[in-house]
Amino acid sequence: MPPPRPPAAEFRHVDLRIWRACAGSSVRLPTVNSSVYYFPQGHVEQSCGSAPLLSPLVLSRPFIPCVISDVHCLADPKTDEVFVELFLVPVEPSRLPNQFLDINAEVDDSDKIVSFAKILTPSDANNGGGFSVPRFCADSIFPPLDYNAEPPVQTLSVTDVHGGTWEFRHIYRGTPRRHILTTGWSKFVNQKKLIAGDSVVFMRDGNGKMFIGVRRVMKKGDSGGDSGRWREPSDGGSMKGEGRGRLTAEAVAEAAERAAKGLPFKVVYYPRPGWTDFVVRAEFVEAALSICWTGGIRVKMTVETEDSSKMSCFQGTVISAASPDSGPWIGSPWRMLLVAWDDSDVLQNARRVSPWRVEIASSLPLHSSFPLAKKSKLSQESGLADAEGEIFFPMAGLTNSTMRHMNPSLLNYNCFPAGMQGARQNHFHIQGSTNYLSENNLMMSTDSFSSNYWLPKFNRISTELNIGSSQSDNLSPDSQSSMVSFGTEFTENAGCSSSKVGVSSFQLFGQIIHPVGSIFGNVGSTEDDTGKRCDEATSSARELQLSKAFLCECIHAHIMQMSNCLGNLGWQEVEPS
Amino acid sequence: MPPPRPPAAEFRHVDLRIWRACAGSSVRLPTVNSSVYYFPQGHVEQSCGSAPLLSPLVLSRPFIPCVISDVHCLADPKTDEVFVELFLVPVEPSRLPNQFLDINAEVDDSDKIVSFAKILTPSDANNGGGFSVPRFCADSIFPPLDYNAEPPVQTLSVTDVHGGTWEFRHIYRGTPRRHILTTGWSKFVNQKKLIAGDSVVFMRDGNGKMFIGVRRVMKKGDSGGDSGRWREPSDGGSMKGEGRGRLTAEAVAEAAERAAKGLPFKVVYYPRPGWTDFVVRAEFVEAALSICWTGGIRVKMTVETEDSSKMSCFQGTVISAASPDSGPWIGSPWRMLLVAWDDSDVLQNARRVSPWRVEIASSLPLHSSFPLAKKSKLSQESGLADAEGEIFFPMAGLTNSTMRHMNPSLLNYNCFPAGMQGARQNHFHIQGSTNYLSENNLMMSTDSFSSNYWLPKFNRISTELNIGSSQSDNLSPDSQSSMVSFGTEFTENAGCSSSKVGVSSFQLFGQIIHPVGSIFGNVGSTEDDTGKRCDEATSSARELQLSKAFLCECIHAHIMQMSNCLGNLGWQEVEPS
DNA sequence: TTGTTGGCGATACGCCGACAA
DNA sequence: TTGTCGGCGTATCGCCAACAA
Repeated sequence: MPPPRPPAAEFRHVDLRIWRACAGSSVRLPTVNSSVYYFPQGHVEQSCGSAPLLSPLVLSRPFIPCVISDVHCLADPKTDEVFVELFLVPVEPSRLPNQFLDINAEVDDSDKIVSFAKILTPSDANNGGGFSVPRFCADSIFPPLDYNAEPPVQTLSVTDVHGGTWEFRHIYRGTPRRHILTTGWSKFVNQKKLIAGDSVVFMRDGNGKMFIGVRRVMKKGDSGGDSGRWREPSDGGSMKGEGRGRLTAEAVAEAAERAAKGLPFKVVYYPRPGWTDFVVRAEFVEAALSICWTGGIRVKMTVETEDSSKMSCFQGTVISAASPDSGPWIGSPWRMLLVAWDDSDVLQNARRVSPWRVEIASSLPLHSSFPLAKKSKLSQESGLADAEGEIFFPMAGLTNSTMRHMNPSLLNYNCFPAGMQGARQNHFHIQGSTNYLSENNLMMSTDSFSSNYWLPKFNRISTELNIGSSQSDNLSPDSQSSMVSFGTEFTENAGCSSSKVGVSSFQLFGQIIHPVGSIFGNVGSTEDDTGKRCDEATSSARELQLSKAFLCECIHAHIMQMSNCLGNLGWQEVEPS
Repeated sequence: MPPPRPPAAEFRHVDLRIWRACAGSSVRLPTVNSSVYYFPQGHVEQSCGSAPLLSPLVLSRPFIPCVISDVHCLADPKTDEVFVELFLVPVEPSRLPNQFLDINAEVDDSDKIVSFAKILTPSDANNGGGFSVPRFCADSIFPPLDYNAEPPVQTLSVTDVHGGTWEFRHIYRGTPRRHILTTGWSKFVNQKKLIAGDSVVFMRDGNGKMFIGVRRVMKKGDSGGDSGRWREPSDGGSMKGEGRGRLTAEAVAEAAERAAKGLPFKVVYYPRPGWTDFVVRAEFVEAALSICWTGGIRVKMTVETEDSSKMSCFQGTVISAASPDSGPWIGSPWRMLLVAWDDSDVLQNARRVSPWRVEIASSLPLHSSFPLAKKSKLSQESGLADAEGEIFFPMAGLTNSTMRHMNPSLLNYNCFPAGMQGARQNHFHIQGSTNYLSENNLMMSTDSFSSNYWLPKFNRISTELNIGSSQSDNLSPDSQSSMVSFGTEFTENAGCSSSKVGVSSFQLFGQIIHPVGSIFGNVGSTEDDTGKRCDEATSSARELQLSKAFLCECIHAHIMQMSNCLGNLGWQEVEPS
């Protein structure tokens, strides 16, 4: 799936202005060459059917910095829904172009599109074949009607997103007078399989040419498969696997895997009310994560009303702000905020939001939701990538100058053949007797992990430990502000040459680091810079005042995660010999 | 497109007995591991849209011996038509397994399917929603009807090829009494988009369970694209590119190219009345080509009637038997027979048939259609691959023992940089001053060809000349029985290593060789056996009594063809310098 | 201003026997 | 035996104003 692919023959490129009107005004399209973050979690949310099976590598990288290499604005040939194909190229965090060039590239094209969306009532969709035209729509979109005629009537020629034309008889009649579409309307409803709750979007360009688009309701339980209205009546056939609109679990998994491996990938995004972007402009993410999110923060969120006629603004209070500190998606900021919305009726299915979706309404903190946390000084600098590009995310509680002092060290697990040396080919015993030795003689060992794996394919793993510490506060060891990230590298050794096969990394942070700080780039260890980091390790270690108990826990957690990884990779746990 | 691919998720495997009944009893399915010949010409005939663009390599290999690696019997989800995916692996002629194991593998499965096909009349397809059931169908397929009831009526539950069930009300009424399907029938017609001329196949298995299949008429001018009945009314949209039923030109071209290169490939075959198999069992082809076809031979051909109720047998006279002796598909036996059918009304679009489609009805030759030909002794041996596997096709007029004396010689064109040495990189001047020197001092030069080509990719061509001769007849030089085949090899020389890129070969035969003899395997020259052949060339040349004029013509023709090939390959003719 | 309802005319659907090939 | 036709009862379509929210 290389990015410079032709525009997918079965789909049709849609005029960008039409596309925007159909998608709704709140949909933001990333522009080519802009920097974004890709959140595989958000991608998974939009997949239909069974949840995609993701590798540990993917689960360890909850967000991936990318550059947009191409954007295709298309329309689903079957459902008329507009969607976008985004072609992304993962980039190293340090390579993220500091570009604010087209942040306001939403300069509207010369001749505007005026549009009006209406949700179909049951009467519009089901009965008598008529469509009640809201007066505003008739006035602003339709051509002028001769109100002197009796009755005032006209025939509209409207183009759909595929270029097909539809004729609608528009009449102004009834007592009291109202605008109605009659002849032609029910044919459109039947052909497009519209049901009550769907929306139609009427559009008019500068020349008066009219267009019509469709948005479809998402009935819950129907995550997009060929069920419900798309099923051929009384035919048990499957009719699956076509170029349908929804994201298959396979497509999501493929994109996520490629992204995690750093390969160019493609995602499909259907803009829908309530569906959150999983490809977000880098500026937005970085700005949102520069805030120290804690419980009590007042936030507001603007959402488009269902008919996209106006924007609604909701306020709420952050209940908690936490990203998982173990397991899959560790350290992910995706939906890390749990918000209690003031208007408790609506938005109840949007209690978990990502921080870039909201703005701060009032920064009055009610209470800290982290009892163990000590207040550390909060210097909310913008904190983008510094000159060396080593750290690009701001760490709450750590100033940028502090960040530069975080340096990695390297250590390896004891990974040796189980039982007798060479007793069984590729049979390894991995034990948690991980030792970390530094100049200040900090030594840890975790005896809580001991497992045997049979290694079918890989025969070397090396684990890297990156340690960062704030030296500005002189805290007691047990509450030391610290950051630890691990990466485990699986190396295949077929014949004489060895090649890196995969990297699984995750990160943990000291307790007093706010969860938002757990955002951190991939460890990205290579043989080359590992050496460099080792050299720096001594000076780094000298500065460390790590909690032994904390580090042990970190390493234990990592080993447990690695255990899961190994299991997923096909290693089989065996009895210790 | 590797052959061991899973069964293409969007299609459904069909019970083999159902598949056979739907396809028609005359359709022969090759079995796994059986030997076949693949005829790209026949494949091209079934492609829709524009003719596939084929490389010279493909055009030079009109048939390719293969082994069937897998067979998928499927049904088109849209049209309900059954089709088969054949996975083929090209093999060297010498490797063609001499297997006659499953020649009668058509052992019917334990419980038979009884079926009845009827072509839909306009009344069946269009009007009033009824279907006139032929009495035989009702008696043999439908469950017994209680004729004492007034009226006799029943509801049939019928399963289509996708497993969907349909209900039909079957009533026996009218004056005179007849069987009619009423309620449910028109829904089926509309859903399946049946039109007059299509066929439905009613089937019943041993347990009385009923099935229904569909065959569709092929309106001329509509070679399968999404036109006609499949077009959505009043929607200008394209709706193309789906997993439709027909063979796209691209798919055909891909299969043909892969086949010509010796790579495993897949073909899709829709069994249709009048569509000839392009994958034919090796035994049939070889048996058919062991016959010396000439004009005047009486032949008969059995074809299934359109409703597959019975087989019709037609007789005719071979008018001529000739395969192209130059240009594309040179030496192809595909549709090499031109037949005048006695029943001149029907079969007029089947005047050209392949020899394995017919049987000889009477071998009385009326006259020879080749005035120049001398009668050579016709030893119609079976002539399959001999021990060395060098020649696998019988040559009429050449006994097998004769064939072994045909040995190749090698010669190269003068192929040198045009103008000054190194004047332009990759700029070659190919001139027709081809010299052939042998022990009997036969020397030819053709001055009729002189062309300059700019060579964008390849930088070496070598041409091989294979000469075969019958030494049994002592004929004058001008009518010498002889066979000449050329092969030109394009070699890419990127950096230090060179690799063969493509082989274009064709064959010409002496005039008195009957055209059927022009069937010959690919030259298949490699560096290794070229040397070996050179060694044998002297003894071979000693035996030759070639017509100089004939050989000149052969070489001239080859150079002209190579000129075309070079043009197709992207060489550009330039002015001679 | 606009969603829903029921009336009601027009059309198309679909079952039927008559008739003929 | 079976293809086609016209009859005709019925279901649905689709346009409409009345009425209500």
